[in-house]
Amino acid sequence: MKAFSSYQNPALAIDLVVFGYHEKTLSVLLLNRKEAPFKDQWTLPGAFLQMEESFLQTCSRILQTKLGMDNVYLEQLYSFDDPARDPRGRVISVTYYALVNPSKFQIVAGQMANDAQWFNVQETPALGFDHQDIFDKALQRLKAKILYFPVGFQLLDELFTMPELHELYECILGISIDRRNFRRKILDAEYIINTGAKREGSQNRHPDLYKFNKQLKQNNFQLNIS
Amino acid sequence: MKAFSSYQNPALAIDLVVFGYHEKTLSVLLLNRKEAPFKDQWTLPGAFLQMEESFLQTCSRILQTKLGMDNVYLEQLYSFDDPARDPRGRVISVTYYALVNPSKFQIVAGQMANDAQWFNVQETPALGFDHQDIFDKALQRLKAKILYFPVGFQLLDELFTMPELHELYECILGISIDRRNFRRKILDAEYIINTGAKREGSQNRHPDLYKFNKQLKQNNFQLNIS
DNA sequence: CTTTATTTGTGTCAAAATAACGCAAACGAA
DNA sequence: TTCGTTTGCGTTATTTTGACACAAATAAAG
Repeated sequence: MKAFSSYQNPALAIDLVVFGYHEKTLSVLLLNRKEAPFKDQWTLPGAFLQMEESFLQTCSRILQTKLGMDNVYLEQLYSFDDPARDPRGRVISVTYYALVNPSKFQIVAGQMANDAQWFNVQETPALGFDHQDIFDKALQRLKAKILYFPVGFQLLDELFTMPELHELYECILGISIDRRNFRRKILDAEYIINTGAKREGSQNRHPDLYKFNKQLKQNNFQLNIS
Repeated sequence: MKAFSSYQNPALAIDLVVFGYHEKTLSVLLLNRKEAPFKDQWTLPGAFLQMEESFLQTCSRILQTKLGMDNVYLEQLYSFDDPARDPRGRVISVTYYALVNPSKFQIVAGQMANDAQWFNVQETPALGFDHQDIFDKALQRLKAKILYFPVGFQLLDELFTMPELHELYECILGISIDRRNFRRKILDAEYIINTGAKREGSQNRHPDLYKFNKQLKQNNFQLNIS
C-alpha cells in the first residue's frame, strides 16, 4: 500500500477546548507555552496522537497529565487541516470540547506549559496556531447544543438548583430568559426524556435540587428558546 | 519536535458519503474494491491525504478522478479513529458527505474499483472497513440538517417545483408531511432568508419553478417538521 | 424572634405557531 | 368537453410560547 511506504503522513494532534463554569462565568482553559513555536503565548491544551491510541485515550492523557482531570464530558468537534496551521510542518488537528466542573479539579501546569489558567470566554487572549478558530467553533457548538441536548448540567454539580441551571443558560447564550418559562421548558423536556409522555399541568412535585439522568436516552430534548 | 522525528504518524484517509436523489429515491454511491483488503466488497469512495493537500482538495480529487464529478456541496462529517478499522494498519479517516444531482454526472469506475454504483439508502449491501458506521452517521446528519438548513435543494436541479422538494423531504425523512403546510414553511423560511422580514399573508405570487439563493446567508431556516 | 425584602415555585392568559383540512384553479387523460 | 388528479391558496382548531400576576419560601434586617 502506497500510504504505508512511499507516502509521508501528516502529524496528527488532538486539541481540546475545555469549558468550565463557575460563579456565573463560562471559562476556557488555556496553557501558556514553554517552547517554540508560539513560546509564551496562550494555546489550547493538546498532544500528538500516539500510534496505538484512540482519540478519546489521547484526550484522557491530555486531561490527566496536564490538567489532572478525567472522566468528563467529551464530544468531537471538528478536524482542522490548514496546511499552514503549524509552522513546524503539516499537522492535522482533531478537536474535542470538554465540559467540566472547575470546582472539582485542581489545575496543574504540565511539562509543556508554564501556566494553565481559566479565562472568561469573553476575555480570551490572542491564541497561537489556529486555536482561535477552534475555540470559536467550540463555543458556537456549545451554544447550539444546549438548546437540543441536555449537556448544560455537565458544567454543574451533580445536584443543582433550577436558578443555577437558569443562570448557566443565560450566561452561555448571552441572553436573558424568562425564569418561569425556562423552568417549565426544562421540566417538560426532562419529563419527556424520563417517561416518554408529555407533561400535563403540574403532574409532579419538584425537589429543591435537580439531577439529570445521564443514562436514559436523551432525545426529544428541545428547549425552543429564542 | 517528537512528532516530526521519532513518532510514527498514522495514515490519514478521506472517505466520502456521496448522496444522490433521483426518482423519489435517496441513493449513496459505493465502489466495489478491486484490491485487498475487502476485495470485491462495497465501500465508500476514499483516498489518502497527500502531504500538501487540504481536506477539500482530497475530496475534489476523489470526486474528480474516481467519479468524474466536482463542484458539489460538501460538509465535514466526523473523524473515525478505531485502531482496528483498517486491517493494513493504523488509518484515521476524516469523512465528508456530499450532495449531488445524479442526473448531472456520469459515473466512472476508477482504478481502485471494479464498479461504482448508486444504492438506495434503504438497501445498501454490507460495507467494508467501518464504512457502515460512517454511512449511518452521514444519513443521520443529513436528516437533521435539512430541518434547519436549506441543503435539500442541492440534490435537485437548480430549478425545481414545490412537489419535487416536498417529495425529497418525505423521502429523506421517511415520514409523510402535509403538502400544504410544507409549502407554507418553505416559503416562509425562504422569505425570511431573502428579506429578513416575516412573511404575512400571501405577499408574493409564486412561480411554478423555485430556486434557492445559495449566496445569501442561510440562517433562520427552521422548518419545525415533526 | 418578628418584620421586611428578595428569591423561588406555580398558574393564568393572550399571542403566536402549528396541524388539519376545505376548496378551487390548473393540468392530463379519456 | 368531461372527469380524475394534482397543485396552489386559504381558514379554523389546537398547541405552544411569551409575558406576567401572585403566593410560598427563603434570606436579611431590626
